Amino acid sequence: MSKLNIQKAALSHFARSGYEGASLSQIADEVGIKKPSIYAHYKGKDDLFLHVVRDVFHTVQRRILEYFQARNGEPVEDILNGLFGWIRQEYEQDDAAKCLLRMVYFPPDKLYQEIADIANPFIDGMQRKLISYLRQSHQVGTFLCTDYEEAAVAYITLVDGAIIELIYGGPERYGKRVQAAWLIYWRGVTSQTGRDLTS
Amino acid sequence: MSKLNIQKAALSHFARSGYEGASLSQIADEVGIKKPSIYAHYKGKDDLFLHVVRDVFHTVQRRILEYFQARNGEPVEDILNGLFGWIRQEYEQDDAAKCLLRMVYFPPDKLYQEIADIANPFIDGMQRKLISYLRQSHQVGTFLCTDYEEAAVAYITLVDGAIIELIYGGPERYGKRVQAAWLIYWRGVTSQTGRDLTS
DNA sequence: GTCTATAGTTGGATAGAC
DNA sequence: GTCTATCCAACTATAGAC
Repeated sequence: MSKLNIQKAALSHFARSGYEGASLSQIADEVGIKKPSIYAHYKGKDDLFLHVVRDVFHTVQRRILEYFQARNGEPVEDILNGLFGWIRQEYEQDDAAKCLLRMVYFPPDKLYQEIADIANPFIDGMQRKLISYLRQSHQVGTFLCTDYEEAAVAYITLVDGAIIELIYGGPERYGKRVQAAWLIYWRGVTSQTGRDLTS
Repeated sequence: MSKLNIQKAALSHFARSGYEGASLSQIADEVGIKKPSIYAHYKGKDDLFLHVVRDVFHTVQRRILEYFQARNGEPVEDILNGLFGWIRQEYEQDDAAKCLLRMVYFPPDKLYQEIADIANPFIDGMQRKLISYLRQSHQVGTFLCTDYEEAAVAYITLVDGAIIELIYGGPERYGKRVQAAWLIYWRGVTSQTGRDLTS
């Protein structure tokens, strides 16, 4: 019972302050217990941290797949474009996404390898899922581009760049960035290839 | 003399470990002095940190402008696309870019406002410069898209998304991502607008 | 499982000799 | 300017009573 509360409080602190910035005292305070009680559930700070990180990656992965399943059958354009709005909601609602990003981009020195072993399969899996999704959509005629991997990689780049603005600039700037980037991306993906309009 | 060495060592540590993760002892060790000697040059950790951050932003800004000036006159496509290669070199060479990103995306709690006051003018300035550059290029016929702000914002999104992969995935994955994202971006920017190719 | 008490370490910061 | 010595606060972690 307390174990789950500890993990939730820890997530919030790790997401906001990072591994080094978070302290077990503050986490215990938020749960309403004393610091040594944490050691009845976790071996130490590292153990608690890695439990949180693993849970965060599993949660985010599950939620993304749920999004795609929930909107299955809709046009690819709506689903891919709609994901940006979904991301904003997720990011504002809980700390899992923020924590995940922080761990992926700036993991604590001493746990770099452990986190990489968690993050790499997550990222590769997401990219594979997206490519196979685009290929499947192309077969049913809802997606024009034929180079799925290129379209998928470019899309993920868009998502990453947008999230960066969500973290730093906030929801409003995020919205403007998404609008501009998506419009050009979709135009680039749906235009006929082989044309060379460069001056 | 020592002041500059301290700042260089501090930059390296802040870039790798962040504000909380870096310690004055380690910084002093790298310089070859004792910890209290730092206080002869800086008021404390915060003071040293903010000096490093300010220097990092000024340096990066200056170097970006130098890049655009050095390639002035070349086609927009080459300059914008070439910036990705330039970024990779910069990022590998020194820690300034990495430190800058870390501070923008995950600033330390207690110095959030101070860092925002440094980062916001930098980002806004870069965006304004890019927009005016695209407008100027359009007048000389080297750039097709007429919505400069849209093209600029989308381009910056691309850069951010690519840098994320540079931090995490390394140069090889960065290269693949840039290739895919740039191709689609440039196609989207140079295609005629108004066409609706969505299924 | 949770507590009090405390060990042991490290952090930032200061005083004062040289 | 740099050092030694030191202070104080905060941290992780453990021992042992209940």
